Amino acid sequence: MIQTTDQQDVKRDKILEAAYNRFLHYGYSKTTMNEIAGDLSMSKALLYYYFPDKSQLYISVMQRIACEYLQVLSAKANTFADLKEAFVFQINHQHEFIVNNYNFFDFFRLNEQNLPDAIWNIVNHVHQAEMELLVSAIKTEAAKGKIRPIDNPEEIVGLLLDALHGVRVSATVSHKKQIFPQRDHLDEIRSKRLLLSDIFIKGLMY
Amino acid sequence: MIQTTDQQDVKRDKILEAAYNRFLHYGYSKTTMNEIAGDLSMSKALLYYYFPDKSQLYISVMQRIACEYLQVLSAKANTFADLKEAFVFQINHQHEFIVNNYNFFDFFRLNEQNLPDAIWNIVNHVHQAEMELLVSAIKTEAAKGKIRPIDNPEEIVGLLLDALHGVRVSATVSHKKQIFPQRDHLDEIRSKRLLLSDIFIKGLMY
DNA sequence: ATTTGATAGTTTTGTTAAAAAAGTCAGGAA
DNA sequence: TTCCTGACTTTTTTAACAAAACTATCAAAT
Repeated sequence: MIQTTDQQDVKRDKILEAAYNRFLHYGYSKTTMNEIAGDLSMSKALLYYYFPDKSQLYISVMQRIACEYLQVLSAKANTFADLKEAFVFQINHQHEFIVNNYNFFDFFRLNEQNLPDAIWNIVNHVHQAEMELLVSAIKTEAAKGKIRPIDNPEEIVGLLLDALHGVRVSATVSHKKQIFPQRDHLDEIRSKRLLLSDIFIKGLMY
Repeated sequence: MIQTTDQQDVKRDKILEAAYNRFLHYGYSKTTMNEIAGDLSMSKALLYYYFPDKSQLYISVMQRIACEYLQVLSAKANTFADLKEAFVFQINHQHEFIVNNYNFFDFFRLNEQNLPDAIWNIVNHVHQAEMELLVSAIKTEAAKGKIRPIDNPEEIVGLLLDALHGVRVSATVSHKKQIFPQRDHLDEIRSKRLLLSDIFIKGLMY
């Protein structure tokens, strides 16, 4: 008899959700497989029945939330009145995503040097989707004649995303820069980014 | 009798130079006080006669090269034909500085989290000098009517510097991002920054 | 096909001793 | 008195290793 994959998937999902909550609250390294299993009142061994190992479990959770992120992205694609609206959306969407999952990403801070390829694939995938969204918005704007024609939209969008990425808080007094932005500062960063994208857009006009 | 401070300063300078060379070639942690003393054919104890400790020695070297950096900066101030020239100068000057002293800054990579206050003071000082240079250039350009009036030039320049700071190499394939830019990539970063400043300037126009 | 207790294997953590480097000092030379 | 050194002490790094914590496996039960 063919297995009832539905049942299996339901349990898989439950595991993913429990794992997500643990990772979100305590971070990757402070979460043990025993604890996740405990939350679900199941044995640790069962986790290994559904997932090959801990990092794969993390990656699967990551894929899930990245997938949701991408869905919102593609739902919004090509619905923008103008370029600015697209940039604002991108900045806000990403901002919200990072704020909501802040602790989840401690895995990144931990392994900053060499993240697994699977993680990079997800990151690249998301990055590319954002690129496409904005490139499309730029092309539309150029077609409308509201900005000057751009022969390499990908490069331009990549440049903006890099630039936005560099916007950090530099509190005038305490200049103790951390690699990762502090939670408190995320809102300040967001408004700076909005300002930057504003200037950037003007810079693309005639 | 009043001491011949000249003599003292000469020796102090020799120490600074020897230390600089060691730090530059081998980095802070792989340089020992014995080695620096050895290079100068003097005893290690003498180093401690001139400098209270190793980190102070490093900081003093840092101050020296920062001072040279600042001198070039102030020599160039207000000599620019237009805003673009100022931005290009800032980008190139900083680029050259980082390329030339790349290994020297491994101290930064090492202690990334909590650098001594004295280091931050230098960094802030340099940063402020760059800000002033560019703010002045912006004001001049605005006075000439070539860009629209800016009521908060400091904020705008800070934003650009942050944005430039964020421009990193994202090689399409191998996305192994390092915290610190690779040497090989510095030139690519430089040209991206020039492009960004170009767009940015246009974004400040009417 | 699922599930688990028991267990094997691996990584992290903590301890300690040796080695290396930082830092000090009494005293000598200029 | 200023400059300098060899010998010394203190602190930090390194290496080795045992204990603990955790990941991962597996035979057996449901």
